[in-house]
Amino acid sequence: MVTSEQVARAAGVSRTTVSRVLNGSPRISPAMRQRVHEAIASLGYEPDVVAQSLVRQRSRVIALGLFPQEAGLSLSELGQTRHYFYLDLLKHIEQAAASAFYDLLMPSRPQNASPEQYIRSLHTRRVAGTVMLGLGPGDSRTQALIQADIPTIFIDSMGQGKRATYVKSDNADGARQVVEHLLTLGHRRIAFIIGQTMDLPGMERLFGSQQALAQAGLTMDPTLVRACGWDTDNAYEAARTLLAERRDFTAIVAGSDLMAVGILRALYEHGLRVPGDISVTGFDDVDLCRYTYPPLTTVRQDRRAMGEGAVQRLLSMIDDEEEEREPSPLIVPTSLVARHSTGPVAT
Amino acid sequence: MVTSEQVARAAGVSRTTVSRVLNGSPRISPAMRQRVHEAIASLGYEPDVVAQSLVRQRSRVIALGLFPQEAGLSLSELGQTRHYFYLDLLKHIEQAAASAFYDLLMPSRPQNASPEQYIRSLHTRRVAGTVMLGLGPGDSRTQALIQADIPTIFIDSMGQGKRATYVKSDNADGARQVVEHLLTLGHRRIAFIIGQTMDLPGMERLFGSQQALAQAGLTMDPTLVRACGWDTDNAYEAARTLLAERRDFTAIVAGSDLMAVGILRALYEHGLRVPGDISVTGFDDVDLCRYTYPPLTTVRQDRRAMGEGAVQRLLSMIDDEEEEREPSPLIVPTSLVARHSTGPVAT
DNA sequence: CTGAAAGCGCTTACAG
DNA sequence: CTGAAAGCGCTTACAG
Repeated sequence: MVTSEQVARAAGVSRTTVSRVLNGSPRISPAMRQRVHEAIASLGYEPDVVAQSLVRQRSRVIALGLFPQEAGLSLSELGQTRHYFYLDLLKHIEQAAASAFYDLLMPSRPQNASPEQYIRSLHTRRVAGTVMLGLGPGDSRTQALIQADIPTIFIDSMGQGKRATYVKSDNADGARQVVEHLLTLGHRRIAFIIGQTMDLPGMERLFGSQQALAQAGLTMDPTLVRACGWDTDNAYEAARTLLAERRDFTAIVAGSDLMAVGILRALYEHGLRVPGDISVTGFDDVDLCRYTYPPLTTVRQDRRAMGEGAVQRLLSMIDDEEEEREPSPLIVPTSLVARHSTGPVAT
Repeated sequence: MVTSEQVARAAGVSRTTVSRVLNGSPRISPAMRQRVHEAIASLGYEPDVVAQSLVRQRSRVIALGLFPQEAGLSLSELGQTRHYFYLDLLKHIEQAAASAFYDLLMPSRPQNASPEQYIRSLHTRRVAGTVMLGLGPGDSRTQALIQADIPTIFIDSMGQGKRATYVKSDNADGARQVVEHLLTLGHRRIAFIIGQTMDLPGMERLFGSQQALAQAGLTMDPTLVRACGWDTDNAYEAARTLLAERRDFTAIVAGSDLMAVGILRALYEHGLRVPGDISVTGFDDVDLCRYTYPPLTTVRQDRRAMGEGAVQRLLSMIDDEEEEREPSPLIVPTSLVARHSTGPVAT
């Protein structure tokens, strides 16, 4: 490894000057700057980020924290069907972070770490900030991060502090749109197979659905609402159970696209046609929607706006040492994408 | 942040002793050890990993490098359907790394970085080693990593050196199994819609298929082989084209499960039944296979063995300073999983 | 505009 | 078995 010492020697200056040139200090003569840049180029020098992190007391790294704490690992969760959407979101987070020259880190956290240990592990790595994806409502890391004053963006869970805020889709409005779509098609008895009501997206989507029904003078039939968990097979099982019990509904609203995949399968096994017999809707608009039978009507979440907005807010919290004003949350609009899994109610 | 200085003061010893206790040095009296541990616990001390990295000249971080260089970003690629399998593999890599207290890093690499820049960026971050997933055969990073002597595991591409080796499935044998399965069911005219022949998995799978056909006294009809790329919609388009041209085949072997999803869709749109009219097979055995119509016959890749084997090999390269013997590649066995997308050839 | 010196928080020969 | 001192590769007041 080439060090700044060697560059200094080659350019006939001090390490101080090399450092100043690198960090764009204004008080450097053009000639000097030129000389140093030449030495850097010819030696192929690149500053040691570890040493920089030590002296600056901060590394150019953003830690990722994913999903309920109990799950333990982070990436390991992404393979589950329920998280395909988050994967897509992560892509935009990475792109935005890379543009600002930040690395993304998946810290190897001990299995049953306490909130204090978690914070310490972030401090010890000198991370600049964190992005927390899909934490549960009672996750102990939320308060710990806020109190520790570590710049943090929560995605799909709430959290607000001097250096923390959150980003989410307008879930309620998305659910409202999809239910109105079904109402327009003449559906009146609608079943809801949803993920969970205790987390933010689940709760908001259910709320939006209720609103849409209410505006049409309808009420939600609690016996047609099944909160089963977010995975494909959770939804598959829930749909099977529902179908075994009754058939007095003409549409199923799923909590997510991947849940809809499981529901479509259950309907198929029961010999029901979509949308001929039953209409089905998803939520998220993942790529796969175009390849289901039939292509899925769903609600699009704008991952780009979410990911870029999250990183932009995070970076400004990191750079904003004065912490004058509290950051504000970002609510991203959603939009209905009508494909072929919904149709007029059977006459 | 609590420092080792404070711990030393609290325990009435030197920083040297604190460091020795932490690193399990043998020449420390039990009483001393005890005293230091108490101070550590009561102060909630955790060593600064950045400072450790600087002095040890190596951080406890494994860098991830994913997919062809041109793609640029790493996570961003995982959202594409063709990489769902790798995501699942990554989960086991993360788990194995975490057990050894290594973090995973996605370095923010400049867009068109040269191999030299890439190596420098790893050196500057003092990464302990790298795991490279699915590099193309001509990827310039391969030779650069080998020559730079950075401990590296290539997954699904080849690369061998004093501190580098590779891990892959026995793709050829998997392909052989699936083709033999079709032959047993009476299929003789089989189409192949595959990803690419230039990368390792694509090449090996095609080779295995040819072998199986040859053993049955058959030859592969080149006009029935379509190398279209690894994504779901690539396969969908290739299947549509093929079906528009001809129907003189009774089975389609797909390069991956997600490709099979696209093929199933094309067959459905052409009014063909699976497996009644045409049998279809996948490769990988991702979760989704159980939810296709019909559930997909495929070849299982053992991601756990691949992921754990990769990390275990990497760690031993990292720890093995003497570099006596070259590491050896790991070839993981594959197995046929017969579901319902294959059946006897129509009579 | 430039440099000598101190310091970030650790580890590790070198002495004792 | 224990500690004082040097050093990892940077940055940044402090002087000039």
